[in-house]
Amino acid sequence: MMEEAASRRIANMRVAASAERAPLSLHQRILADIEARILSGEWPPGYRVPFEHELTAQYGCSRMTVSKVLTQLAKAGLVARRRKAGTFVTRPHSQAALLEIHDIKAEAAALGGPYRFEIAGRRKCKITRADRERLEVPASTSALELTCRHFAGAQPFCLEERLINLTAVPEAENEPFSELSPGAWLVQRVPWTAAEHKIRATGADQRTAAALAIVEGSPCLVIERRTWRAIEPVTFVKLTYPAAAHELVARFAPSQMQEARRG
Amino acid sequence: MMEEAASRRIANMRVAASAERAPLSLHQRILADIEARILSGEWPPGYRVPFEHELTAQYGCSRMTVSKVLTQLAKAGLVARRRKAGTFVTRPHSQAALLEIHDIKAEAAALGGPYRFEIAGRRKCKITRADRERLEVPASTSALELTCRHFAGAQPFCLEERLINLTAVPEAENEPFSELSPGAWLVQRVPWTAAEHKIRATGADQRTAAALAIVEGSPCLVIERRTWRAIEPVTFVKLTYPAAAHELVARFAPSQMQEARRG
DNA sequence: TAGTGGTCTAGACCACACT
DNA sequence: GTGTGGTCTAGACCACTAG
Repeated sequence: MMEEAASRRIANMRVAASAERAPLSLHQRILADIEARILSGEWPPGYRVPFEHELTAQYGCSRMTVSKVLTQLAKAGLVARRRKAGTFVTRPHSQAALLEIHDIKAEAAALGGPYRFEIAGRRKCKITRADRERLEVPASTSALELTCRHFAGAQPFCLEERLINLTAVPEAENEPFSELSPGAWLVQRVPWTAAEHKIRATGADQRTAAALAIVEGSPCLVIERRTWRAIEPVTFVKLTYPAAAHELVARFAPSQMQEARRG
Repeated sequence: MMEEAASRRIANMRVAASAERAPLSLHQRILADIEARILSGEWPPGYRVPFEHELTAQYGCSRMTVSKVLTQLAKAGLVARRRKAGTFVTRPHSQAALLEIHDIKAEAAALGGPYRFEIAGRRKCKITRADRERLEVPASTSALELTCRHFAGAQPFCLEERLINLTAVPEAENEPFSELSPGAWLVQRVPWTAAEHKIRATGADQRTAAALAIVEGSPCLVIERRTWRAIEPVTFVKLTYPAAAHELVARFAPSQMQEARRG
């Protein structure tokens, strides 16, 4: 029957590299397949995903099954669905996170001053042993090390120290970061699939105090973020804010009750 | 037909108080109904939710529809499903959050000392105008104001200042908080459905420095959390940690890709 | 107007876990 | 064994909207 054809077809698909032994259900395999196409860039932002009836034919399954998959992808923010028009791969999203990736420019506006940033340091380097706890890549991988100061008016309000994995984002090497700050540039270019934040308070050390024009030892909020695309590390960034300059807000339900309510 | 009976039945259900005009779909109305039963305590933790075929009969709909609802509730963590046994309301969960509600006791263990806490202040009060930005309830609502210090060994590592809405949690008034700290007691007792965190760095003021046995002005991490059950505010808490004592970690995908992958 | 996604049905088969 | 949830099918009707 059709199911056998579908089984063979999907068995041949490049499914997630994770060598799990758990047999995935049909919609999980289809989900993994479409997700891989999107994350790999084979279906870039704006690409029109095949219609439900086309996927039904391609995977040899019923419409309910592909509908379930596309609905989940839409909830996850990877695609947007519009009646009569179709389903489209979305642009990389910074807004979908519960603890959002912050828009530093908007923050500066909130602080009152006109925003600007400056690249204070830049060098290409090989990942050393010490770096590896920040960016989990093999030693001697090429990386770009950036230091950037963000200003609201004349006052620096954020010090950004960043490491970009040049294996994952080779085009960063020749990017001048003149128009967009490194964070904004990456967000527009690289779809990330996982992030880890560490947040703590600290007293400014001498170098940080100098960069932020504050007194040494004064309280700062430090956000360290590691970002992955699929299983590949993309970037590590340490953002240091003087205590007065920044506040994080996160609002959420215990799990996905909001999203469940939408669906 | 059956659909008409179902429509009438569900139209008469106490659906969420939100007077939205958007017509909810069938599974959304059923979801809201079951969620309300759980959150109200009508179906307490451990309660066995009716089997799918029973809900099918009660709501006059197909099994696919109730299955979708129960699957969503399971993803949200409100129920757990076991083959052959049935579907059961879960205990209030602290672990499901992406930015989890912290287990202060476990933190103390990590810092090396034996954990203890002490209630340093307690009074029943009426909500004043100033309180209302912390706990969004009508003025003159009764609340319990608690101050609590958490110790790792001899060293205080967290100052907790809390306001509990006694309308939402009347049994808090006579709770001595001798065994469980206020946070642990609330987590075990009250299923929360939404929380808002504000996180910032600050210098310790005189009172805080005294309570934490640190130098005035030294950096601290401050977490303010407001918690709701459905639309009712439950508690406000301000947690102040000396910079060295605490670090927040949050790891997540841009939206619900992990959960989508599970489903 | 025509075609898309959104929803729902009434079946079915299966794996699993409780008895 | 037996009944539960987990999954899938092959239809159907509807609302919305792009062309």
